Amino acid sequence: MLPLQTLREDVDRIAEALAKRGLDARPMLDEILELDERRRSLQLQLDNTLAEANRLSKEIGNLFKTGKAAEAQALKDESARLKETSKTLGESLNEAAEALQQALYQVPNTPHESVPAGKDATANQEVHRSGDHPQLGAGALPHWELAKKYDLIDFELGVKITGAGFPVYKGKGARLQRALISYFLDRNTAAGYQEVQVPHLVNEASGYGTGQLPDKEGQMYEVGEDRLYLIPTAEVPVTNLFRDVILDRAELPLKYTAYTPCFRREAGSYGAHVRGLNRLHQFDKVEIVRVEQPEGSYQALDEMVAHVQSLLEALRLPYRILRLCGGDMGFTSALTYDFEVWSAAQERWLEVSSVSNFEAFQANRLKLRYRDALNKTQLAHTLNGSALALPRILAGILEDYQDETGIQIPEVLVPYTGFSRIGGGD
RNA sequence: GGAGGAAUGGCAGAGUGGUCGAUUGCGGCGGUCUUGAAAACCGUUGAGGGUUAAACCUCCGGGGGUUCGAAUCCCUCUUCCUCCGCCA
Repeated sequence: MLPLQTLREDVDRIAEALAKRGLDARPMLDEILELDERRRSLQLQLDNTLAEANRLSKEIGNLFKTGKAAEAQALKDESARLKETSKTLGESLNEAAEALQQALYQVPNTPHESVPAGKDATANQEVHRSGDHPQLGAGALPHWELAKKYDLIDFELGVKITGAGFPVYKGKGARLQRALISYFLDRNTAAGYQEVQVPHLVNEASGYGTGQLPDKEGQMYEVGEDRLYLIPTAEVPVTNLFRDVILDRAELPLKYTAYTPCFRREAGSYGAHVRGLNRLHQFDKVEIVRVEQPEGSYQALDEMVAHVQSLLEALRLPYRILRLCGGDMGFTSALTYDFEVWSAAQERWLEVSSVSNFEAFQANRLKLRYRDALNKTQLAHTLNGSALALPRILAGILEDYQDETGIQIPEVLVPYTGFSRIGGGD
């Protein structure tokens, strides 16, 4: 949610920035300003009414104390009338405030100046591409075939237990996955991110805090009975750690990393592109989250990008980095870099990380503030990124590291897996 | 699951119908003193709305109610604590 303050001060710039998302926000923004105007005018009327009522109450109290109960009665009547007025005003005010809130929820974050305009993925900018692409011989297999051949992942078994998109990892497949989680957590920790373990179900307030609600409830699994949601990403519980918090400047930046499973309904996406590990309802991800002062948030974003890049370099997977265009960016983001790994057997790019700066958009909903140099409370900036999402990394490793007789394990993972090869041909 | 108790400012902890956004202590910040620091003393110190600035309004876990007036009384929800039961 955009801070109302900046909206009041800078509508033109905001409308202009939102145009990059292919959105004509002007009517929406004008309506918000009108609702805000209305809200404030009602607030003023209510405040004045309450002030008068407060004054009367004190007077009545004094009259009673000095034994002039008779005089008090007239004031009581007046007070009752004010109460009626304030009740009506209060209702109107609530309506106006609610309408304003709803309207504000509809406005996505303003893209950063470096974000290219565009309405879909074709307008994304490739900002980096790694050098080496493995050349696979004829007979190279996609990862779902490899998973079957070496008995690493059983998709059908998952269908039996739960449904499509809930794979069962087995043997070296399971071990490789655990190795990746440990490796990522260790690297993130070494880079100064504190490891946390967080709940995998969150309440409604948390969903609103990071912006999954009210717009994207369809994406989350809901546990109806208790009004809880299975997390679609660790971003939700980790960022909400700081909901309703006022931090000291000295505490910033905050850097956290968490491994969690992620649950996504992914309604309506079926077909060849979702085969195997390409798109799942449950998958594992290691996330990094930062809370920053506004001045430092873009440098932080750069650091996160460099860090994720170093993970992919270490795994020696071919990758590229995209700067997402306005239309392809998430609702809450101001600037997003996507990382994609080249899947040699499928001959396509697979998204393995998304690193974003949300500026004050989430912080505004979260009421995540800090005291600036003048000791004034200000909204902090939040950022997060995957470091990394597991399934497609696993897919990339299986496909890109395969040879005729098996799959080589990336060197940095061997201490974690305890084996250096899947299949034969040592 | 059953029975009791509790929720107040960064923390501790007063406050059971009126001038209480709230006594006090600790902590924080500023100052006096000091070569410097500590101690002592003085001052200051919640959040949001609103205003050029003020005035003013709201907030004592959340929501609702009683009353001219609620931190204080009533209802309800949530959370925590104690005891009992159950349990990895």
